Amino acid sequence: MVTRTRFDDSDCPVARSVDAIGDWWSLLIVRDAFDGSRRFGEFQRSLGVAKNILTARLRALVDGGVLASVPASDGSAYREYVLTPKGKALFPVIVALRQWGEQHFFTPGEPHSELVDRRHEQRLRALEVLSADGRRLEPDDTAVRKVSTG
Amino acid sequence: MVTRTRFDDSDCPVARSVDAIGDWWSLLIVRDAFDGSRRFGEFQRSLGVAKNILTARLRALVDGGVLASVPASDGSAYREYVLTPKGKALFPVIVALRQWGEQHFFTPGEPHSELVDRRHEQRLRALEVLSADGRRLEPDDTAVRKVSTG
DNA sequence: TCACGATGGTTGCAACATGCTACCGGCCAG
DNA sequence: CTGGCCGGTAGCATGTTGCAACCATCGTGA
Repeated sequence: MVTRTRFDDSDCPVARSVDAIGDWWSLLIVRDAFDGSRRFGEFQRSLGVAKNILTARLRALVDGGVLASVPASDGSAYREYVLTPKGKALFPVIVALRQWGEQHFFTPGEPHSELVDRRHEQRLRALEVLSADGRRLEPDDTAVRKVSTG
Repeated sequence: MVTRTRFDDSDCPVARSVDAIGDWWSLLIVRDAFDGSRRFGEFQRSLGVAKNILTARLRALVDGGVLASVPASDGSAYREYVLTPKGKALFPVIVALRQWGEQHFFTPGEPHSELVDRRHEQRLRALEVLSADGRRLEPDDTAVRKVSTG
């Protein structure tokens, strides 16, 4: 269990995000949730993760407000895990990871799953980091500032 | 050490990305690298991580092509860890995590560090997932497709 | 309503990863 | 050559993960 003990003093949003979803399985669970998985068994089969680990991760994600445990949608007495708005807000994170993986871990033509626009079945545009006025920013064009009162 | 044993058969780019940088410290190391850290001691003080763990993580990131170990830039005999192009390509991932953290882990006005456009000292525009023709996409507007030969 | 397989877990234990502390060798200033 | 900093390594305690076995509930068919 991640306890945030190491980051009590951190004011870096990246650290808090990593604290919430930075372990190996959580991001893959969230990815599967985006891909439509809802049931415990679906996650378990898809990920091949041990059930006790999955139990702990799902609980942590629910506690963290990323997933919600809701009554089953098919009328059965089971429960389902669905993304909350906070969880859905992770979409750019997943897309960024996916695009990075596509670019750097596959040889051209190597088969891999792909995220497409449902309407046109076309690949997405690559994510761009933009300034407030719309210029494309490279890492060196940015800097971290301490903000005290927003 | 992450060994990729669990994802030999995976064709999901997210899984490969998570395999490369999905542990607790790696993303924070990369974040610090974007923020200008280069030396072992800088990472160590910034993160408060045990030195043996930092050693292992840096080595893994170098092996994974995210960081490169180069001769020191200040003329000393020490070495520095700098982002490779592959590492710099993680920029949208870090920005996405940062923006998610800013939105969901801080109360309004709570102090936190902030990533700004160096030129105008302004906050960045929120990342957007766009289709090939520039429409903004929500998670439900996308689907995962299996691609066999690119 | 009873059996029985599927679902959704929990528990115990072994293996592994992490964190802390101590230590160590190379650099560098005096 | 001495002491302090930098960049590690080594040993050991502790925490986390993975595996397998077990268990309670659900759902279906008879």
